[in-house]
Amino acid sequence: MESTTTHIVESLYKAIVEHRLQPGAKLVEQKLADHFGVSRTLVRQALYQLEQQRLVVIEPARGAFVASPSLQEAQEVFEVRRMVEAEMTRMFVRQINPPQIRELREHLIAEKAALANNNASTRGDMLGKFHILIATLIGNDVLVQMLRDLIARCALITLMYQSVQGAHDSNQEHIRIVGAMVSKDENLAVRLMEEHLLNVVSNLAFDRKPPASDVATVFDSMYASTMQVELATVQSPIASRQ
Amino acid sequence: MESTTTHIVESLYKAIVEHRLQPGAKLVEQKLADHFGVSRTLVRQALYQLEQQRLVVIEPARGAFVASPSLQEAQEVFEVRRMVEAEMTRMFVRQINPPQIRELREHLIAEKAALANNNASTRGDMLGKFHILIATLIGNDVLVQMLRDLIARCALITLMYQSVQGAHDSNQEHIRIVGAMVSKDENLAVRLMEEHLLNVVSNLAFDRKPPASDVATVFDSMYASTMQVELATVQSPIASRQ
DNA sequence: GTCCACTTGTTTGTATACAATTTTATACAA
DNA sequence: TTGTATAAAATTGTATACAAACAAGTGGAC
Repeated sequence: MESTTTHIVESLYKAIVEHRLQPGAKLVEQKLADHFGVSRTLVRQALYQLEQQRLVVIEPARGAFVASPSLQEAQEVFEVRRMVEAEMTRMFVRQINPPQIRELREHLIAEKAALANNNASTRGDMLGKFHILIATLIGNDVLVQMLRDLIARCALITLMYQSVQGAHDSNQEHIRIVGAMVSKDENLAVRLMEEHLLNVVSNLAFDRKPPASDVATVFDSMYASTMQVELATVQSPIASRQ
Repeated sequence: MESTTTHIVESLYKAIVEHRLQPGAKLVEQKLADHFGVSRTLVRQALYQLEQQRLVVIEPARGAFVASPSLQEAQEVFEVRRMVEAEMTRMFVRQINPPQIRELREHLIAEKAALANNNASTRGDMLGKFHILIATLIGNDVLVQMLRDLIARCALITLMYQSVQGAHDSNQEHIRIVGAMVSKDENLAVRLMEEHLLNVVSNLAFDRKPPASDVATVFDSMYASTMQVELATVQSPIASRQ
């Protein structure tokens, strides 16, 4: 059973990660309250929680905004991911078994299928899930949760869309990583994973323009039409792969 | 400038980490509100935030409680710490410089001094700060924050007090780790750090029943007299080290 | 004495009211 | 035009009110 606040948190979380709400967008409490059909009280609780997750920044007396991480922070997040995932990969290879291999391969197929999808966030979501899947297979819930949080922040960082080429490369790299895992080549798998994440970071320096702030269709209803996006604070450095 | 909610979060955070509020303790909103001199609204926001940090568990319609992590979760947290800190150590050794060495040594001295302190949470706090210091010296804020969160959960896990012996051992291990770092022996430093964290986990197997503590007894306020302190039920002190 | 229904007091869940602050709009002078 | 002062509107910060859910106690019935 989930509380109403939890539902609001999850809705906003999803909207932010999927870039339906862009970095810097102001989140006006009353408008969100109207959209969800609740009072501001619950919306505020949700916003405070999202601030903890670093997806939202609250400026006292000014309001809540979708976080727009600096390039510096972006690099730090990926650096931490590299650290965590290198060890995760090492640990995983040491305990890999046939059912897990099957699951990984199934994922790779689904991932490749998703490449055809026009929707960039669908592609990015699928690529992120590869990493979470490994954590899940290890069976450490704390690790899963931590990685999920880190990857959510990455999604915010790699705003706009995954270039088709970038997504394709990531998929190829995932395939190679799984190959090394299956052959239980621990050091190779770790190295490939680290390179994979470094590749993402190296793409962070590129300056890619955020798209027109077409605000329509953020949420379905009337809220979308009145949504504000603070263009001034929208950042441009963009990554394209995970 | 910090908001009132933030202040409440930090007060509760501190009380939990320092074991003035024990795992399982119920956090009654009105009592907290009275203590902080605010309305329940702000207390609720704070509790929701602490739930995100896994220091508090909220059961719908029943209330908020200080989290009491299972042994399973405890082991998972330490496992993640081992993963993160192994890589952190490796990275640190590769970039270590004289001013950093000085800071580490200063910390070790302060740590040893804290061993004499009767207060267990002061000792534990100091030991935890060693790990956070390394992250700080690396200069990755995301890493610092993540480690801080993990260590906070560890403090909850290693409840009650750091046995003097355990604290002493940890200090000795810290000294050896710094030694390896200074001599730039990357692999040795990493190995010592991993062993150090494994030593902590190995001490976790003890089963104990924490007494429920009460908000009123924890913060000094006026209710203190009406509440009974449950010092009578002393739980088996477990050796906890970081 | 044990069990159940029922009542009563306590605590949580949510909405609303109002004060404090910021943002926007307007007017006017340099 | 640019800038500044001021008034009006919008938005956030906090407290309070009330309904809903829970917990604890009471009094039979067996």
